[in-house]
Amino acid sequence: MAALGYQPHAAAQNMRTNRSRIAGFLIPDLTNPVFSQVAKAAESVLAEIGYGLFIFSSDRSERREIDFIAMAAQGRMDGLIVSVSDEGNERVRRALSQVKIPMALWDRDLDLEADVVFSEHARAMRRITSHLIELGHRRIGLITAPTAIRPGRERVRGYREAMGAAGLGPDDNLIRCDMQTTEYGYQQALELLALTPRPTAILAGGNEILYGAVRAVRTLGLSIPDDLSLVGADDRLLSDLLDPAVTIIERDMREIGRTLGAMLARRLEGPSEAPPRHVTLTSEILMRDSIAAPASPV
Amino acid sequence: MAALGYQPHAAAQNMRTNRSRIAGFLIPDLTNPVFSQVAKAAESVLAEIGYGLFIFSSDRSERREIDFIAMAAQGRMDGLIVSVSDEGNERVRRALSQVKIPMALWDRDLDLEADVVFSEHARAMRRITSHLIELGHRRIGLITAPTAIRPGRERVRGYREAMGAAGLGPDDNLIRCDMQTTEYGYQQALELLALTPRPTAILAGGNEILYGAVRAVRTLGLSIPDDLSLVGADDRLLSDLLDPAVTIIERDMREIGRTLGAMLARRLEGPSEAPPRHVTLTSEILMRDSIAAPASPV
DNA sequence: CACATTTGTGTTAACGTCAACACAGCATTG
DNA sequence: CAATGCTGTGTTGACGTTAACACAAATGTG
Repeated sequence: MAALGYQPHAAAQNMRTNRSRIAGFLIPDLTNPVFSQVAKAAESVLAEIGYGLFIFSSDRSERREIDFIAMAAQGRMDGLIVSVSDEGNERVRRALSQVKIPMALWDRDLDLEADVVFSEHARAMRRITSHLIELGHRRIGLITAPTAIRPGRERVRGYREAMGAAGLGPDDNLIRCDMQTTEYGYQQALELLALTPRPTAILAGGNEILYGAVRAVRTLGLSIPDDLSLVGADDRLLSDLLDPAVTIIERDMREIGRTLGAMLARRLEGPSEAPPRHVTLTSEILMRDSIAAPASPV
Repeated sequence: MAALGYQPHAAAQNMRTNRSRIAGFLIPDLTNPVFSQVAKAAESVLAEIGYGLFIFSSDRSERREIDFIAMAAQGRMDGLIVSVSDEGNERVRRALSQVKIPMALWDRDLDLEADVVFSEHARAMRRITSHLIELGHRRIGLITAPTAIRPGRERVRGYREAMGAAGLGPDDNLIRCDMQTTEYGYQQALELLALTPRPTAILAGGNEILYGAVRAVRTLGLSIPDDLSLVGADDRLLSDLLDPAVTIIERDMREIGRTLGAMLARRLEGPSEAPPRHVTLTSEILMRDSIAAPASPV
């Protein structure tokens, strides 16, 4: 075999055994380090059991999501890790429900027979919001992902709970949750900082949004934390290298990826018909120098 | 067909047609935006001709690179885009030479029958080095990728040429090119800045290295550009958001990815036996405020 | 030594698809 | 109208692998 350089033909093996030894990972955007780090960790877990991981970036396009799910339905993959871009998309949900292979969902509420890994957003957001309130902040802006996905929903919920608990009536004008892009973060930070009275703190829920918010602060020439307290999320690199370093809500992306990979691996290895598992992984607050008491407390 | 929800069985199609409609992309590290951006662009080009792109991150492990190439050899992929982590690895080279499918190489010098996309590193490095010399710098440090891969080799070459042309004798102690990690950038920047006389400028060739160098500058409490001129490469985000913004050598990652994807697509579409193509894409220098004349020119 | 059990070797069929082919039905043409 | 060409439908075999099976050889047991 070795002498002749024989290589078994993968397609023939797949057809005969009805397994491809490939798992799929559907993510919104590969170039976002949040996703690529999780994907990489999941990949290495699956590699241990001889599985390849086909990582697919949908660019938040329904068409691309459905195309990828169709590939899975054609037997190209034995299992799927999924993070859809819109939980409300019924076509995508239906496509997923028709794929008869094990699935693991990441931080999405979908009514599917699948394992799920949740991140804890609300609690961290509640804690940091309460912390800002204790420092004296009253007008706190929030920019985060759409409520069409769980992270956005949970972050808004945590923020509202903390504000409500402090007797600070809900001011929907302080909440911006329509997109999770740098450009959106920039625009909404500019708008929030143009309000009167101007917010004394901004919570940037999401790494891309943080980048936009930082740029907006730069554009307006504001000083952190004197003019504005700033909190970010899910960024390891920039938040640390900025001056001052930015307080962030942080999760362990490698742990998330490993957990997703391990959950799927368990179902790929044996035909375990165990009921779906739900795991919630915590977020931590990394306190740094971008937050302080407001200059002139109301 | 639609009524019954019929899905053709991919493995059977693959076996019958001897094509998988999947291409592979071997990269060193998926979590580096340089690679994920190129991969994403290549993916979208290949998607247009109905091909999926299996992106595989080797973590610079020979074993993983060979494992992936073996998957290609088993007929799982119809084509391959490759960026190996070490051009000198003969086992990897041999494995690639035995895979009988079209290949496109990215920025690597390997003696293979394959299309190649080169980035222009030496010219940009020569120009920015000359620019620093004109500003009055004499001791200029360079930290970049190993010369075991073309980008490292070319950057060192461009730097040497500019230094030599200015009559500045080669000082190998100013050149650090062993790894391309944040930690290496940090350590080597610290070492360079501990030399006497201290370099007045540092060229950080590579995004990860730049992050480390920025951290070292922070650690030492140096001021940019007063105490040190700093030049980075391949980073869109951090270099712009730092204060002052960092001058960088920049390449269009999407163009690189699209070109790689298009080259491979051409060979996947028709059985074109055209001779291998070589394309060189330019790099640009984005002048920002991190470079200035040295405080006390020698 | 006869019988049961294990180990090893060789043969066969099936996985699902699609290209190739055969053939029937129909239209076109001289 | 016969000969020719075109369109559509139905049948068949092969892609490379592996599980299953049959059978032979070797080993173990009473």
